[in-house]
Order: sequence, then structure tokens, then C-alpha cells
Amino acid sequence: MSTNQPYRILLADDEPNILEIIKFNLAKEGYEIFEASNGLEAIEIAIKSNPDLIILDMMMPKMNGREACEALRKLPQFSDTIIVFLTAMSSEQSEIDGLESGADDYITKPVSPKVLTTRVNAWLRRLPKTLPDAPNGLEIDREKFLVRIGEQEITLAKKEFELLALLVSKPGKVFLRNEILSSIWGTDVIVGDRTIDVHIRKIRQKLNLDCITTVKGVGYKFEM
Amino acid sequence: MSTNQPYRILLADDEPNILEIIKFNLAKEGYEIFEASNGLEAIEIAIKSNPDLIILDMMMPKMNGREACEALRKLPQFSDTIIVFLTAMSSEQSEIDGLESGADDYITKPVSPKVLTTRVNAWLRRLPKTLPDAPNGLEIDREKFLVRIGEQEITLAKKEFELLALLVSKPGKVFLRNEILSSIWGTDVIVGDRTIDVHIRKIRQKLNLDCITTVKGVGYKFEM
DNA sequence: ACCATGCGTAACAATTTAGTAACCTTATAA
DNA sequence: TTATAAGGTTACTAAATTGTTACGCATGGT
Repeated sequence: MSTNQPYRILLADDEPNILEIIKFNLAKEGYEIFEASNGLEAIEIAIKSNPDLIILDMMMPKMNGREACEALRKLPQFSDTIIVFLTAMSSEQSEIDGLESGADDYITKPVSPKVLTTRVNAWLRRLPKTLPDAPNGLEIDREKFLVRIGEQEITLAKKEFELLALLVSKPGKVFLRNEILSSIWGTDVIVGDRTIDVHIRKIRQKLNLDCITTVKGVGYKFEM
Repeated sequence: MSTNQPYRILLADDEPNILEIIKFNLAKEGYEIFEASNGLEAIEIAIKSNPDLIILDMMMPKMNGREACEALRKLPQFSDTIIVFLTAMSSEQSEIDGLESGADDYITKPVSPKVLTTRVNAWLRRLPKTLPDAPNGLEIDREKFLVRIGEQEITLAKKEFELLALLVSKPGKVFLRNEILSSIWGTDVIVGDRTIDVHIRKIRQKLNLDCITTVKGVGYKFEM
């Protein structure tokens, strides 16, 4: 990612028609759109695309919007991401539940494309202008599953890649060891104390760059 | 605004009944409410009360909500303040105009008090917990685990950081030695008499600032 | 089946942080 | 003024935490 990238929006809805209409209108505003058709996929794509704003339908197969919202909020990299519900469920209680589950806005369908984009614009103009990507930055290519530093392309193993991607998703933020564990290994898997360290070591070695800082007793953070 | 104060909300509406109902419900949530009955007064009271969130009716005498919103956004101290329209004008174009005039949200009347307070809560939970109090202030960044003094960023060890964060959490308050011990070490751990002093010393040294005052026989307090 | 690679673990080294003791300084009251 | 109590300083040691390396097992490709 380089500076001046368009904002990235993840759109999760199980109705292809709606998806297309919204996508079209938001793309017209210059945003980069990612799509998902259910809650589980939304989380998966969110992790891969690292969006600035997430639009969730409420009623979706596999995992509904509310569950997806709560799950996203538990992942440290999405604790501050803007999450907007866009749903046909217009009951008052549903709106209250949605907002209390950690979402920032609740928009009821039908909504005119113009109003939706205006609301999205209003949200995104609150984001800091300066994207945390240094010009001399390191680029994470999730498609090709590799890391680029300038010209150089470095291939990392899966766990190493995920770990680095997690740290890079919020530059400067210190990720606690348990946050890392639950993000990458999940809450049910138990691994030893030194596992994270060893992966960190391998990343540092392969990148050959001093960009991961240890905060003793707390965790690790990425900084260029 | 000082730390740990309730959030302040400015409410501008020309209908006394509505004002009362909303005021009652928001006050119940623990917010401090300021009132205005037209756009001009809203600006005036905003300057005096320095609110965290402003709720504006659209149709008000003297100056309408939209004009007030634009005027507020031109004042640097309100360029980031959360501004919410609450209005009976439910036309799509009105919503678009409202949001494009710099407001953050647009809620149409009638709205249930519960939904309104939920939306207000959702907005206010995005505000940083600890605002930099003084212009020359020191900022505690728990996410990045560092302390900022102006441009300078200082990294403290874990215990030092926690201790400083505790003192800063209530500037001016004298923390008794017991309070510090039970907050940071817990009630079950027993440490010697000089332990706190030594940590205080290290903080003073690293910050190189005279901001922690000793109150002999009592405890310590933070003050810029 | 064999080899390369990824992943987790154990064992040990290195480093950082926390706690303590001993001693010094300062404010205060008799 | 001096005794005294409280806190400040320093250096040292223990404890906690992380870094490093080597090894074994599992997996997937050839």
C-alpha cells in the first residue's frame, strides 16, 4: 500500500443485487470495494483486505451481521474500524441491539444510494488523512502471499505471514500476546510460551529490518 | 474538558417540550446537558460550555440548524466535535444537505428516547478516554504503550507506565501509597517501602519533567 | 519412500525489569 | 538547633521475560 490509497470498504450482504448496486455507487465515489456474502466470509475478507469501513447486512446465512460485528470487535485490528449496519430490519430494538453490539451506525433498507454514500462519506472524512503507510514502506500482498520491501520480495511461511500482517494492520499498536494468540491461533488452540517469539525471530531474520519492537511484559508492535 | 468528567452535550431545539424530554433521557445516562433554543444561541453556548457532542434541530428561529452547523465547523475548536441533527425534516435531500454541511449524523423525529441515547452513546464511546488536558500536555497512549510530551515519545517499563498512567488518570488527585499498591501490585503482593519511590524516581528521570509532586506522609500526585 | 519445509517445543542464553538494602537528603516539630 | 520521620538515590541481586538454537514431528510434493 502506498500513500494516498483510496479508502477500502467491505460490503457484506447475501443478496447479489443489493451488493451490486451499492458496490457500483461506492466505487463511483472512488472507494475500493471488497465483498462478502455472509458473516463468516465477512470476517475472513476483512482480515485479508483490512478495510477502513465495514457495511454489514443483518440477516445473512452462516453468521448474521450482529454476530459478525461482535466477532470483529473482538479482533484487535478491528476494534476501531467503522462498522455500519445496513438492513431491512427496521425495528427499534434491532437498531438498539445493533449499535450496542459495537456498530457505529444503523441504516435501514431501503435507502437511496445517494444517502448511503453521503453517510459513508461522513464517516470516512473523520479518518485521519495521513495513512500510516510510510513511503519507504513495506507492502503486504495477501494475494501473492508475500512481502515487498522496495524491490525485494520476501516469502514468509503462513504463520509468519499472518503474524506480520496482524502487526502491520495497526502500525504502532502493541498487540498483547493473548491478542496475537487468539487472532492467529484461535482461542481453543494452546501453544507454548516461546512459539510467538520464535516466529517473531524468523520474521525479523527474513525481513532483515528492525521494524518489530518488543514491549517487555506487554507484547509486540510494528513500526517502520 | 478535564479527565473523568461526564461527557457534555449541547442540545439545541426551539420546542421546550422536546428539549425537556431529551434532556431528561440523556441526563439519566450521566451526561451533562447544556441547552439552546436557536442556532445563534447554540453557537454562543457551545463556546461557553465546550461540549463533546452537539444535537441540533434543523428548524429554529434566528439561525437554523444547518447554518449553525456550518458556523460551528468554521470555528477550530468545533472542527472535530460530534454534531448530530435531530429533526422532523425527513426528506432525503435534507439529510444529504445536513451531512454534507459537516454534521456526523442525521436522526429524524420522532425518535424513541432509547434509540436516541443509544446513538449518542455509540458516538461518545469513540471519543478517546483520556483527552490531552493541557495544550502543553503529556499524553498517555495505552495502545502504543508510550508517553508523549509534545513531539517526544518516551518508552517506560511496564510498572513505570502503569504507575504514571494511574497518577495521570486523575490529575491533581493525591494517590495514597496504599491506593497505588493495591491498584498496581494488587492486594496480595507485598513489596517493600521504597519500591514505589524507586519507580517514581525512574519516571521522573525518564520524563525529565517536574510533574509528579510528593505529598509527604500521604502520597503522590500528578500535575503539569 | 524420501526430502524439503513448516510448525511447535525444549533447553539454555541474554536481556530487561522489579525489588531491596543501605545510605543520603530534606522538611518539620520539639 | 537538632532529632526524627519521610522520602530520594544508588547500586546490587533476584525474578521475569524474551531471544536463540537445535530438534522432532507432521505434511505435502516428487
